[in-house]
Amino acid sequence: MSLKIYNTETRKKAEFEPIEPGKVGLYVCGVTVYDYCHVGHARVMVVFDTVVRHLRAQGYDVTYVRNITDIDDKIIQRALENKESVQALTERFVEAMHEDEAALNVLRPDQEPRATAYMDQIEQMIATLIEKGHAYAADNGDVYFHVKSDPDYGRLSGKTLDELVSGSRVEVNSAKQDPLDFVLWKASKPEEPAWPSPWGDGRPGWHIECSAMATHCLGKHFDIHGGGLDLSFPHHENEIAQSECATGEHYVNTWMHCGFVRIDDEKMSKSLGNFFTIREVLKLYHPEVVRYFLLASHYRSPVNYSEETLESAKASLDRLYTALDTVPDTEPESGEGHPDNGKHWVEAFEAAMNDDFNTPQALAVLFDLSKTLNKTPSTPLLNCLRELGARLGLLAENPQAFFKWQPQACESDDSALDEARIESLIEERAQARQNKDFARADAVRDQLLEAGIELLDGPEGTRWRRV
RNA sequence: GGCGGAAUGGCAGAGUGGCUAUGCAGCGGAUUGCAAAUCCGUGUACCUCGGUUCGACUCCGGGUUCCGCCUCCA
Repeated sequence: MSLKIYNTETRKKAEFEPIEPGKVGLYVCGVTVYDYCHVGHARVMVVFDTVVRHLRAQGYDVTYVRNITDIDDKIIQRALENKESVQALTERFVEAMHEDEAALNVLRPDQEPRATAYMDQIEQMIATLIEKGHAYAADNGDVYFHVKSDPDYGRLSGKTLDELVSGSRVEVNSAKQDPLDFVLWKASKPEEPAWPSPWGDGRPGWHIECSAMATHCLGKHFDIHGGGLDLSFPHHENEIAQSECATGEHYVNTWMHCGFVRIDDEKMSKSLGNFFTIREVLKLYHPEVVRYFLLASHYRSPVNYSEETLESAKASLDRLYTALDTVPDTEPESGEGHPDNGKHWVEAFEAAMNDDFNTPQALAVLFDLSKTLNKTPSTPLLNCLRELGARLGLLAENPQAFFKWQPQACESDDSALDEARIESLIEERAQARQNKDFARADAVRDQLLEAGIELLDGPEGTRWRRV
């Protein structure tokens, strides 16, 4: 089955054809580590994790590279504010990022190159650009890329040089030969972290690190480059310019950008200050609920973060887990299964994912499968649901554990009931029911419901879940 | 100002030139001691105005509104 991917550069979906058959080189722009990751970062992590899972399920040998920007102006400034070293700061937030993505069931990339470990490659690329007449060292010690030396500039964002020139927001910097030029190497001030270079001590500009790391890890020409939509211009545009001018080769075949997470219909971003960190959100919602929320919309569409949309994600996931709970884990085989053991759903699922990673459609297949499973419980179908869920990084929990999960904030709440207390009340109710004391039984049900516990009487006894 | 994207039922959210998306919520029924869950059935949807077409929510054009990028941002 063929995979189609929307390419930001052509603004069209196109058949994906790997450069080397069976292999995929994927580079995704990671985070600048000076603060905790927010839900917008989570989206990039989850989306590309899901992309990688699907590519691998389709048999591709994927090399997934996601960089870490561990040197830049904001990092320096934050370290200064915190009175800690740049290295201590970045280590702290790299570790936090790894915790966050592990919580979201995001598999680690194959390589996580850091800018500070690539100074040689960066320097080499800048030197090549100067040599080829695409860059110049300015009087102030900075090195700039000369945008007008690249006739192809603007290909990704669809901007022309003229449009950019007339843009009112292009900053004028006296050291630049042209206002459009962007910095490749930034001269350091006395107290700032610095690396030696032929152009003086300094640090790399933001864009060049990705060009250096991506071409080093995946080659001068690779399959897919991704990131948040806000990186398409200028970051990715500049990456293309630098890379292609330096290597003389086509840089990337397919550009993938995921849409923004919004709050109140406004982009969630650090500069607006309207962001929730992943760890804040995970105090309120089960990690799979957050992951489901991010996959319930197509990756290119905006998603609105709100209590309502997260609660809705939870309700949907409840349904899938309910279906997953139709056959007890302990039973090795049960039910007559389905004639094709789930092949029909696997095909529908893959068709959805092959259409530009249409996760909402893929989830619809899971609901369809769940309905069948609810009607005719069977172990093979249950395994199929689990397997397809796993391809989205979902349904990894034991259903009972999922239903009993409660927000961290409630754990310390005295009014919340602990599991032992719940079990004992259920036992009390069971006794009352046996004695036909339904008034008492219902009183217990109401009491538990008030505490957010819902009871489900089944053939094997009473189960409970938090609502 | 320039460029790009989007407008789908109560909410979220796919998709298609004529055929049920899906989930939640609602309504009716089955089931249940009562419930929940589950199953069956069910309703008002495709921003607006034109055009193409036997037929458009789906294609084309105008309009309106919203969002994003053009500066750091995932």
